[in-house]
Amino acid sequence: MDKSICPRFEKAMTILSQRWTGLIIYQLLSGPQRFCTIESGIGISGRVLSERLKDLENEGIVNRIVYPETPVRIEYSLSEKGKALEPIMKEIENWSQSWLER
Amino acid sequence: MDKSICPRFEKAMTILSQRWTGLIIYQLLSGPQRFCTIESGIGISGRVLSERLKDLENEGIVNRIVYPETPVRIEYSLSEKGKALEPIMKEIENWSQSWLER
DNA sequence: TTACTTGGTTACTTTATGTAAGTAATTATA
DNA sequence: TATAATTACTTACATAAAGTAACCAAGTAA
Repeated sequence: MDKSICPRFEKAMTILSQRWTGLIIYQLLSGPQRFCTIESGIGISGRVLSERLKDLENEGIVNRIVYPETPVRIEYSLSEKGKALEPIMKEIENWSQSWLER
Repeated sequence: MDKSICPRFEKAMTILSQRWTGLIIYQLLSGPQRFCTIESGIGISGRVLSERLKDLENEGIVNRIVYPETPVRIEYSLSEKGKALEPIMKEIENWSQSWLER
């Protein structure tokens, strides 16, 4: 009866429309970053950031690398799959510049 | 210290990362639709759809037109500002086709 | 009069998110 | 030696958002 939405598109939307996910990806587009940098960069709580990074890692969008320095350094970065989200971010940027007031 | 995120981009993200918002806009890209069509089309609850449509109307993204027929018909459609979101949806579609499994 | 339809709203439950404190590991400082 | 500092979390609890189901008003139609 109703033409249904493509499940892959729906899944992409489910990922991207989680609160903070977009901003985390946007933040990581400027390069690998550690937990506390992302946290203070976008104003997310540690509890939720931890949860989101795990989700994004499970989706294969984010990589997590541990450097056993002192104190330990853990770097989060975008995988190829994650970097491929850049055009979406660029379009959101374009739209916001054209249609939102300062 | 940390280069902060552009407030317009952040606002766009706040709008788009609300649950259901993306799917509602995607649904309306195929043309004006009434409440119950959107509702069954994306599987959102009436309570939240009502809330979202009000938000999107306030943002100037969605237009609401009442046709006093019987029973009343109310059509929701995308404004110019709303239609301008299409490139974002296309990019999400592209990404989902390239990177998500069926 | 009762029933049907649309586009909602209301009350209540469940889930998600925010807040603040706590933890483990490792080193630096008093 | 005890205390403190740092990072990357986790835990417990409070609040906000979303899901569910019942209800409502307006306007017919049977």
